Amino acid sequence: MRGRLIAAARALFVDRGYADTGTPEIVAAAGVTRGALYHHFADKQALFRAVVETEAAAVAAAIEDAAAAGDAESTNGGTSDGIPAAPGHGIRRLVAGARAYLVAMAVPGRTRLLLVEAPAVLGAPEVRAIDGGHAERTLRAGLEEAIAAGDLRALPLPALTSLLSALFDRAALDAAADGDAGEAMTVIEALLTGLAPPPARRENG
Amino acid sequence: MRGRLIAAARALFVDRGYADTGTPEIVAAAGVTRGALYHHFADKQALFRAVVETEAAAVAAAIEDAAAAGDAESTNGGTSDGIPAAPGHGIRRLVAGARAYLVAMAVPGRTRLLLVEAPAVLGAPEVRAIDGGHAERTLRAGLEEAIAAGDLRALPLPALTSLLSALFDRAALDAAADGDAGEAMTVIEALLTGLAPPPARRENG
DNA sequence: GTAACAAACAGACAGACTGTATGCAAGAGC
DNA sequence: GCTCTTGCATACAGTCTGTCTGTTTGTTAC
Repeated sequence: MRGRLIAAARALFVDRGYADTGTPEIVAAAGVTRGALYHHFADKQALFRAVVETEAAAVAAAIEDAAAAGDAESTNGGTSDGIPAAPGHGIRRLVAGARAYLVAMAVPGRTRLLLVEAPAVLGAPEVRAIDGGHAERTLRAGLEEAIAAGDLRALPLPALTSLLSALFDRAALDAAADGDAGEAMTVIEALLTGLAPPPARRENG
Repeated sequence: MRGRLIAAARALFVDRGYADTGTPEIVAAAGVTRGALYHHFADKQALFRAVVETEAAAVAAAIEDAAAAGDAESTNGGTSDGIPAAPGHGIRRLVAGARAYLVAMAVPGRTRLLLVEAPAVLGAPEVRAIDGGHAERTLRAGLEEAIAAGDLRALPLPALTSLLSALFDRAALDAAADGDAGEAMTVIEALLTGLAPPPARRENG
């Protein structure tokens, strides 16, 4: 029952957005009455939060699966050119993580729910809390590791994490709109490899 | 009168968001009745759009002013270290543009209106249309120029523009939350300078 | 077996808000 | 002086949200 309400609400929120979806519409789609909705959820926002939680959990699961699979066959990163040496291992892992994120976010409606509606309806802090900081922690850990390994220039970690996560979010949004994440991945790879530390301290430019 | 409504609405939209601000509240703050509101604006969304248009115009004006001032005294970019040579001129201009954007977006409430509420209420395409594509065109022109001058690696321009603009938006959001854009600018500079083309084609890694 | 109780749901209700339609006053044009 | 338009105030209808009350079902105690 809760599940049916969440599924019906998800479809409508994706289609028309939170504000333009009324509870009568949701319960009609789920085949119940408003009484049932307000029995299971405190209010309309709580229902939306449940939808977002479900969606965020699905993203986290997909990314962990991809990470596990990636670790298993880490010989071939999947980069278009097979050159294994150029970027550091840490950066290669970051690029793979970005790719996994884009794949996970390619599920229809996911970008609208998680990246457009949720921050506006619940506020960015609560959205982060729902995710349990999972995405942010994962990215930050990857960055920290890469910096420690000398693959990445030392930069303020909070700002770097936030800005790169915004980068990935926009890439997911663009991919959802264009139906293609190829160019976005090209740019992401270039940006990340560009963050490698300069080969040596050069006196004059 | 239109102006008073827009000003009152701006304050309330910034404080409580679009959805949680009723038209009765807005007209009470402006000292008029709802009749006046619906005489000047088709609906609540149209009022919000007017607020966003005003705000976007202010941002565009601030950036153009900064660009003019920057061109005038282009000898000192304002970077913390005075070294003028290292990054190409195109990249220096991009960094200066990013800084100007962050300064312009530092006006209280501006990030919430333009970066949080507007995309959710009006949709990202309409927000771009309101701006007249100004921000996007400016950034894209700067990137194109830098690439043409050989200061920047050749990358797919649409994706690069979109991702970098997301980067700047998040930086503005973080700066509004933290009250400090220093770390964000450090990361932005590192990312942009990292996009410089590799010094020479190296045969073996 | 039944009586008490809790949980899941259905329906009715009050309050609030949005958008529209109508009414009224003041100035412009002739 | 009359009309017509513009600017605004008021009244109204429709819809939504959240709450409250009632009904049904299942479970536990005796």
